[in-house]
Amino acid sequence: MKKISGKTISRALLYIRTLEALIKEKRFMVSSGELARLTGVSDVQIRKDISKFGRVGTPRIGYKTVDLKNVLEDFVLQKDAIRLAVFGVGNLGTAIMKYPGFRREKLKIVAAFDKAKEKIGRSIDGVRIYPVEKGPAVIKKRRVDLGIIAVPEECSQEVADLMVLSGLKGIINFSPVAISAPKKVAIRDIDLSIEFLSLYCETRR
Amino acid sequence: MKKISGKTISRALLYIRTLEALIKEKRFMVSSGELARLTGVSDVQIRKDISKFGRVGTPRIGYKTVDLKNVLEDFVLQKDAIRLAVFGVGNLGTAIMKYPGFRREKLKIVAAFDKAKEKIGRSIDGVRIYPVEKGPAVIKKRRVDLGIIAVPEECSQEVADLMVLSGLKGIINFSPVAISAPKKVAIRDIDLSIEFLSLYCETRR
DNA sequence: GACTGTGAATAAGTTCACAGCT
DNA sequence: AGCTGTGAACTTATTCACAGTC
Repeated sequence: MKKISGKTISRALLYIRTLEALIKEKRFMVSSGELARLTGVSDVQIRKDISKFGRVGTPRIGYKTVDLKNVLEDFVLQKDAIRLAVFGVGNLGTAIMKYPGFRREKLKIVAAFDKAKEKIGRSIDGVRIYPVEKGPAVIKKRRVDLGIIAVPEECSQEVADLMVLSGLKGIINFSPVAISAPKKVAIRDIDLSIEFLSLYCETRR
Repeated sequence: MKKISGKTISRALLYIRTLEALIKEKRFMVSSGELARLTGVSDVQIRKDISKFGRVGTPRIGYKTVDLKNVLEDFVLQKDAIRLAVFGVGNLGTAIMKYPGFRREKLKIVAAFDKAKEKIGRSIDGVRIYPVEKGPAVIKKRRVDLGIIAVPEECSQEVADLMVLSGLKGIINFSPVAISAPKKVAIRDIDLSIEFLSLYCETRR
């Protein structure tokens, strides 16, 4: 499989989502220009990205929405659903569990974990909350793919260690501290404060 | 003012946060190597970044934590607090309003907006919820710097238009669709599904 | 004429290698 | 010796310019 950068993959996922919306409204053809308008990515960038996955468009006409979607999906997503586990069922953890966007995409929350006794055993939208110590067992049993850190920062490294121990291959870290893990484990940091602050800086230039 | 890239700014904000923690524990000196360990950024990258802001370290010794913090802050953040308004007080909007990380940083939520009658007039953590139509007036009156879109995707463009109209210079968009705005308005998209999906792809390579 | 696909040019970002300081 | 600071090399990402197709 050809080497494709993370940025291209992210954009491909965006194209897939957009194509799905087009297909739903029975649109069969689309041009890179229109995709550009819908996604905010430049048309050249879109053609460059697509060309990495194969030659799938027809000059003068554009792309068949269904074909393009299939080609992109073959490269980036073959699985039925990606199974997620949330650690920390506070405000952010709960919001993630209820995030409506996941339903449409192939993302499924299959377990949640918390330390607070009063939360354990309860369910949110049908997803059971387990004590953190049950992590490794539940993660294996429920075949979790990715773990989400939504705990207070004091605990995030500890939770990350538990995730690594449980064999998770990817971690999304919403806590505002760096976590360390063996480099075979992929980590994505989403640091809300930094996003806000840097956007603000951008407005002052 | 010298041109400094968005990536460098984001990292500078991370250094500032880390320096604040060090200062709080009475650490007066720090090396690029230690900052690297604490932030996850490489030491060379850190020195390169810092060098863009001035010559502030001493060879053989390292950086004075307080001085370095001041130098970085001079470039990226002079304001007292950045004032935010949240549009959409659902699960995500509420989680953002309660996000504890903002308290430490210079980020302050000063207003919230929603369409649902039953939410209007209520407060969350002392922040009043207004009807969306009051947007322009409240944004001006409360001197809001940045707007946050946490509404269902059908409404996000409409809300974005309202923000632009109200004179906001920056928008953080949590909805999974592209929004358009005059290019003088800075936009940051945070698309949770794409983050999760792309992380998953990364684990499969 | 209106699209795709792509080599070439350009720009942005990161790492290397090492000079220079104390 | 042990650190900073930085030009140079390298790598990655984006845009340009245009050939090719229907």
